[in-house]
Amino acid sequence: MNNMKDRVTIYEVAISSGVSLATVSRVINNNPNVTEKTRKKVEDTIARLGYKPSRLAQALATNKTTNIGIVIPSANYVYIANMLNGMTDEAKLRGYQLTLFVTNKSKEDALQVVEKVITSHVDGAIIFDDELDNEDINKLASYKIPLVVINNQVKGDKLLSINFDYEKKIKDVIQQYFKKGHKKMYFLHLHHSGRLLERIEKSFIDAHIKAGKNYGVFSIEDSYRQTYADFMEIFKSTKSGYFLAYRDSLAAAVINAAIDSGLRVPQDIEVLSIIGTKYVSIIRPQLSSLHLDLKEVGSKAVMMLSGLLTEEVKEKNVEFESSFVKRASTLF
Amino acid sequence: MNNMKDRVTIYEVAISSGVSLATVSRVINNNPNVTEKTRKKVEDTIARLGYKPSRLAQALATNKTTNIGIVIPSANYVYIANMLNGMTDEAKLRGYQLTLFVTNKSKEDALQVVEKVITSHVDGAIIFDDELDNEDINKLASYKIPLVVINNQVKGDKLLSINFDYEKKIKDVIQQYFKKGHKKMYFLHLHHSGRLLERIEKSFIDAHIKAGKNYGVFSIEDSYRQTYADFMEIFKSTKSGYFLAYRDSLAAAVINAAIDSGLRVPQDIEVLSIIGTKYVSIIRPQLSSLHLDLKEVGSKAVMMLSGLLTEEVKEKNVEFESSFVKRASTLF
DNA sequence: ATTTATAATGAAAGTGTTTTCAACCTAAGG
DNA sequence: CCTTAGGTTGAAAACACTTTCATTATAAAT
Repeated sequence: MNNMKDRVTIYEVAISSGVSLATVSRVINNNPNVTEKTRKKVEDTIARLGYKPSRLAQALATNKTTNIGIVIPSANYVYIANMLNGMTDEAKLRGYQLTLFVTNKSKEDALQVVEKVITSHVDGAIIFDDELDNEDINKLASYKIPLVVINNQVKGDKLLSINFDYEKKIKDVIQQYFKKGHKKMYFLHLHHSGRLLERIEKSFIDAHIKAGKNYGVFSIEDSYRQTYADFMEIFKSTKSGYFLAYRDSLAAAVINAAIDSGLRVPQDIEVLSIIGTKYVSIIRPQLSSLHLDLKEVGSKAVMMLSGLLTEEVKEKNVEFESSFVKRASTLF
Repeated sequence: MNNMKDRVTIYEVAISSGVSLATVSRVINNNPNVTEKTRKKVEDTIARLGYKPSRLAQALATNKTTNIGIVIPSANYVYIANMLNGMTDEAKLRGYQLTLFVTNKSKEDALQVVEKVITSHVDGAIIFDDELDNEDINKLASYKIPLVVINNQVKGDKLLSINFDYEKKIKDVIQQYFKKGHKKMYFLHLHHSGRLLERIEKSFIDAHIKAGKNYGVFSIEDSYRQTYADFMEIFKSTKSGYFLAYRDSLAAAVINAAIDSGLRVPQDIEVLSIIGTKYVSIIRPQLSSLHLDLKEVGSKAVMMLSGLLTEEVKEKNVEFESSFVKRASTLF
């Protein structure tokens, strides 16, 4: 099978249809200033030769790549996958490609990522990563890269931001519980969790201090196995408690450890998953969670960035509201 | 804050250090033919001016983008996220960027994706998507795009492939079960499942026919909720069976429906998850599964493609072996 | 000191587009 | 039939690099 194609260039199309480069370019870009006759002629030879414009050359000439960079800590988390899903859909709709930049939760990698984003000539970037701090993000901004920043309390005039109301909602949940519940509350603090989780934790602690209540904080690994093992140990002495866990898998570790230790959920142990994915209803008992449509967040981010790129900014900062969904892992 | 940077070009660096473009280019690319003295001089002005080469222009000049395209049905599946994770790690190691192309399980989108991959000037692409058929993939190959194809039985001389041994393993599992088990086996066939699943199903059916055994096939939605609802219905009449489910979430739907119908797992109902992710041990009873290290598959794919790009192809086709891991959802 | 080989450098062409501006053509208006 | 305005077209520069090839500088060898 030797129908290997050498890429045909705009130059060959021009020659072959007896017009200039400029005219072919106009046809490609649907510039109205072309007679129907020549347009037809050019389109025919484009079809005949199988010409496809080089996006690289176009990008160099126009300074637009139609690529947007996505900065994330890792592709491996379910909630990030959900968000990516929304992003890819919306990007496809608007004709953008997504290029991934992962920081692996390492400051060193994050610095590299900043450099890569700069040299990659993306049209803009969406950042959902705590590893990038104020300085990093402002560096990107200083290179005039349009930015949408998700859940990262940076200041900066040029950038759009999306935030979640987790802190407030956690406070609400806690207030509610103070009224009706009676168990001691625990917050599960992840190693290397990032600033979002720190803010939530602060919110948790503040609420307790303000109410003059006692609370506990567990610092745990970000792994189901380890967390499960830790809690099997913990539940030898602790026989009751309300646990706020950051993710499904951690909440599940607590639940499973509790059950395997002979404790009842939710009668003895209550668990709330702060960031719930589809697994909240698969795990038994089903997990009460703070629900947020991450897919929608993803597509919103792309929409906002797209607006920034076409100068039609409507909202500079949007806050996504999460909703508390009671399932079987909490009493109310 | 008005330290906005206009991108500085190689030209300015050349002027500012009193050398030619060519020399600056040599310095950037670590070409040894530069005296230490001039190198130092150029490097200094690069640092001073904050010059960063434009990857776009480099790409145009060298015909290499250091971008590789990843074609997937969606970013939303856990097993794909796992694989992406391996890919991003390996790509970072080798200096590649990843650009996402999603087909959304639609033939129409798949055709678009083929076009986009061609015009995007990626250095190569990794395809893990059933929606692309022989024709599509050969079209990409005909544009001289180096390809690694995962689990997609295409033929083609130039392309590397990775395959899983699911079909064989499923056959083994079934044979084993014929010897020791006694329940009727069911295969869960997903709507719009893709050819991999079809091949596995065929493998399942063949094994039964060959053994002269009876079997069942359920055609289900790819959604936990729907599958759960369906099986709540099914378990009103069916009180026993061995179910082969494609993914964790589907297996979980069967398990949960069985338990909620008062059936015992694994005594009455046995369930095997064909493609197991980390959730196999979170779900109770824990899911027996065919285990495959998808992250490793991802990094392997990038390694192979990278080899193809640097002309050091070691393996043209690699098969990943999955392993049957018995957990609590099957009797053996 | 002179030749020779070799290493360092620069000029210019090439990469595949877009875009500006001037030139051209056509049809309408006088 | 001539002018003019407007729409069509093409030449050439621009985008930011790499690479080839010829030239110059340097060091080694005679």
